[in-house]
Formats: sequence, C-alpha cells, structure tokens
Amino acid sequence: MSKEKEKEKGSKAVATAISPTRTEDYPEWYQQVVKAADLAELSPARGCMVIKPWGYGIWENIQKILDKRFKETGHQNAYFPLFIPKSFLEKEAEHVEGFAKECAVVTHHRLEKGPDGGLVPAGPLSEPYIVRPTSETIIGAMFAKWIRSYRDLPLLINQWANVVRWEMRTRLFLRTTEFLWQEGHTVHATAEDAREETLRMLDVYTDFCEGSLAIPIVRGEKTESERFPGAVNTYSIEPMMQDRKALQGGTSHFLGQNFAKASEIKYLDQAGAEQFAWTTSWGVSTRLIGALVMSHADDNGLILPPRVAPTHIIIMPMVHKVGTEEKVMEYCNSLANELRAKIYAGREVEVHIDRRDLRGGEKMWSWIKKGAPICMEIGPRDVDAGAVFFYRRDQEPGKKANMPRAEFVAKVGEILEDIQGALFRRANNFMMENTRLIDCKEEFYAFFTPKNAEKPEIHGGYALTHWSGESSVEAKIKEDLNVTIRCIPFVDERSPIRALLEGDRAPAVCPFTGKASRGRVLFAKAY
RNA sequence: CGGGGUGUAGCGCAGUCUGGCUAGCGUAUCUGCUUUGGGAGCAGGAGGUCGGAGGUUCGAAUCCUCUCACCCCGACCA
Repeated sequence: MSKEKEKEKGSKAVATAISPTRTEDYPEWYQQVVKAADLAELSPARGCMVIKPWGYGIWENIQKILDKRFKETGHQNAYFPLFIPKSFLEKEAEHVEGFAKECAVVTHHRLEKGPDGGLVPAGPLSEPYIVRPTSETIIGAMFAKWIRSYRDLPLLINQWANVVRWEMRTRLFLRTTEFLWQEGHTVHATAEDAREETLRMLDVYTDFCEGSLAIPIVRGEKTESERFPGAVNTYSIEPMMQDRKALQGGTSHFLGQNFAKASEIKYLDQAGAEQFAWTTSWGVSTRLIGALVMSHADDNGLILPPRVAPTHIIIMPMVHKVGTEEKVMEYCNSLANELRAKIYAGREVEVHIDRRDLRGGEKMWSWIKKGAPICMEIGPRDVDAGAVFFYRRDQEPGKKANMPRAEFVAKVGEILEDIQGALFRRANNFMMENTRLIDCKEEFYAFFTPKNAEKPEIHGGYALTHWSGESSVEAKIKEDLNVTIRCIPFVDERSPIRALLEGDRAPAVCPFTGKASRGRVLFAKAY
C-alpha cells in the first residue's frame, strides 16, 4: 500500500508498472503480469479460466506455427469426443492409476424442474462418462477400427482440443481445471518407427520453443517416476523460469505396445501375420503461455517474442494539437498499410493504431504491460520529419529512438527478429548462469535451500548431478528439498548444456549413495 | 482432505475486538472545464441484499449458530 502512495502525485518516475516485483514476491508478480496484460482471468467455474483476446491471440499464433509443422511432418487433424466411457479408461492399468484421481465424471443426463424450482438431473447414466483428461483410450478404440493392414500405417493424427484434469490447486495457465492443448497420436508398424516419431516430435517442440517462443530448453528423457502413465519412455522439454524453477513445456511419449494391446490396435504384416502396433502420443498446452510470461516478462509487465505476439507494432497517434489531427492520422494510416504489406516470419506484420481517447502516458504503459514488441508515438513532429519515433519492449521503457520512416519500413522484419533474438539470448544466459555441475551432497543441498526459510528468496536453479539410478534416491531428495529429476538430458550438438559438460572430468559417482552413475541428470524444483 | 486466513461499490481496503446517527476511504467509471510526446488537475455525479440462512437485541457489517465461496501452506499433480 505504501508503494501505491509512492507512485502517486508529484513523482513522475514510477518504480515499476507491476507490483510486487519478481524479487519481492514471484508468484504474486506472475498473477499481476497476467492481469495487467489482460491475458486471462478466473471464471465462476472453479479452477477454470477465461482466456481473453490478447491471451487467446497468443494461443492462436502458437496453434498456427505448430499446426504448420505438424502438417509438414505428415500429420492430419481430426477430432474425437470430449466424453470417454468409463470402461475405456480402465483398459490400461497404469493409465487408470495415473489419471483416475483427477477425472471429472458425468453421471447424469438432462435436467428438469425440481421441487424447489431449481433444476435437477432427470436420470443417471447406465455407464458414467469421463471428461477426457487425455484421449489415448478413446482414440485408441477408433484406431483399432481404422487399422487392418501394414498399408494403413503409419497413422499420424493430431487433435486440437480441451481437456479437464481436476487438480487440487490451480494457477492461471500453469495448472487449470480445463485447458487447451494439442495431442498427437500416432500408430506405427515397428518399434523403431514409433521411437523415431517420438523423437521427431520432441524436435518439433524444441524448434518451436526456442525459435518461436524464444525460450531455451534442456530436453531429455523422464525417469521412471516421472513418466507418463502407461508410457515406455517419456521425453520432455524443460525451460527454466525466472525464479529458476523448471516448467515442463511439452512431452512426447513412446507408448510401446501398451495402448495397442489395451485397445487391440492390430494389423496384418506383409507375411500375413497379425501384429500389435506401436503407438506414440505428444502434446503441448496453453501452459506454454505461462512459460512465456515467466521466461520473458519483467517488472513492467509482459514481453512478447514477435513471432507469437498478436500484434507486432502499436501506433499511437498524438493528435491533441488542434489542426494536426488529419495529417497525423493520414500519416499513421499509410505507415500502417506499408508495414502490413511486409512479411515477418511467415505472416503479415500486424499493426494496430490505438486511437483510444487516453493520455499518451497511460496508453503507452498499457502496451508496455501487454508486451507489444514495438510501440510508436507519431505526432506532427514525426510527420514533418518523415520519421518514426518508437521503443522496443526488449529494451528499457525510456529508451526511444527516431528513425526515418522509409528505413524503418524497410528494416521492420530485421528489427522484429532482432527483438526475438535478444529475448532468446537473455533467457539463455539466465538459464546457463543458473545451471551448474554439482558433485557433492552438501553443495547440492545448499544450492536448493533458501537462506530465508520463512519467505524463500529466489534460489537454486538447474543442477547437473550424477545419480545412481535408484528411485529411492529421487524420493528422498524430493522429500528433503522438493527437488526432482526433470530429465536425463540429451547432450547433443543443439543442447545448451553441452559446453558445460565438455570439460567435465568428475568421476561418475552418485554423490548421494557413492554408487556408480551412468551420467548426469538434471535436478530442479519444478512447477 | 488437514492447518491458517479472507468475504463490505468493478478492483483494493477501513470499520468488527468494545453493537448505536444517513456504512466510509482509495482507485476505476460517468459528466464538465483545464491539460496532454513518460502513468494529469479541479469540480460534480452514479454505484452497496456488508457472502448466505437462522438467532440474540429497542437496534447487528459488528455478538452467537449453521452454511457457502475464495486465498495461502501442506497433501496431490500436467
């Protein structure tokens, strides 16, 4: 409250647009950024969110980019029902175990007037429906009907849908009762093909996350305890948020023949023998928008990477001086049209002229909080000079630049890509600064223990540490520190942690047990 | 489900312990004037079943009982 007062009267310098700041109270800062950017809000339905136009615009761009990649990799979209007969979910033992507790169940149909004038269900269903928490079982049942021969394979299907998971605690975008996602489901003749597909889609997610969301990630395989229920192998991408916690950004599962056997997905091979097929599934959700916020936003609000920003450039006409309005508006309109004719990252440059009857400062701050990549102030001065006056959201709000109009129009794609690149580098530096090799138990515990136990400060990060491979060690660390193995990382040419591991001469010994280790795994606190 | 907390104007809150005039403040909103290239100023207006039900009392936002919702910490977890 005292902060509010500081902001008031007299002082033109406002500390930050978002209060509290990240260091003051990170979870609250997150909520405030989502609110200030007008991305989404809680709804009357418990744990469910309303995604508002600016937030949904981001999701639409995520969809467009990913959908194109899915098509390019041979997939087709289809749609399956929201409701799954309860018996379907019961088919795969581990799957039931994993999801049963978080399912919403529909037990009645139709409503009629009750004695008190309210509505009461007319009758129970003979078999309850589950609202899909994921669609493996119902899609598997359909696939079993569609597939007869090896000639029907591979079957490569994707679905854009909503799913429901009845979580105890929810947070906008990060964990909501209902969320939007895509789920890919594929069927293959051989284990090799299915494994290849699983990793191909992990690559697609990696490209998308790094290239479009400007979020660096560590990727790798999940340990047994973190595996998708029913999967043989689960792979994930793991970006680091600004509080140094990991957030699982997407997963790709090799399901082996588990679901094929449960759903009887069989085909006749070239020799005429009946075989169970091999399946995969993979998905990303609106959670990525949460990752976007926590990767790039600062104490003034959201910062959007241009490739997924609903609008690239905001033009604010300064038309308050009498007699200048017409020429300023004309200039803005023609400038907007010139910019819209440009293509950036495969789509037209999106320009919005903000003519709201608001004071300049207030208007500009609203776009800072929404994270628009470029914001222009165009007044008579600029019209006369044939220039544009703009700021970039990846730089300090006070840093504005003049540029000849023609030059800006010519370079707009370059400037947007420069912003995109700057965001990635910043996030990547942050992740690498907070990633280290840890080889002793004491250092590991100190790394993940906040100095202030009452109100933990931002601490920890990614620890690359040897591990004996025992689940009991994982469980103990989780109990002690709430730290888990995020993945057994890939160390390939595109891995950001590769450089760290190059000079690694430490013995491959698990610091928790003294036993031999097959390699370093990624430990972190997580969302 | 366990522990703690909060429900008063769109949002944020005071008032509750110690019952008492017409229920207040900030902000947002609306109107007017003056302003305007970094979050405006003055004036006026509108906006309330004090979460809900029952009880005590001459009188309840305030006390009692029940209930509902939400938040935080656990537990749970894409």
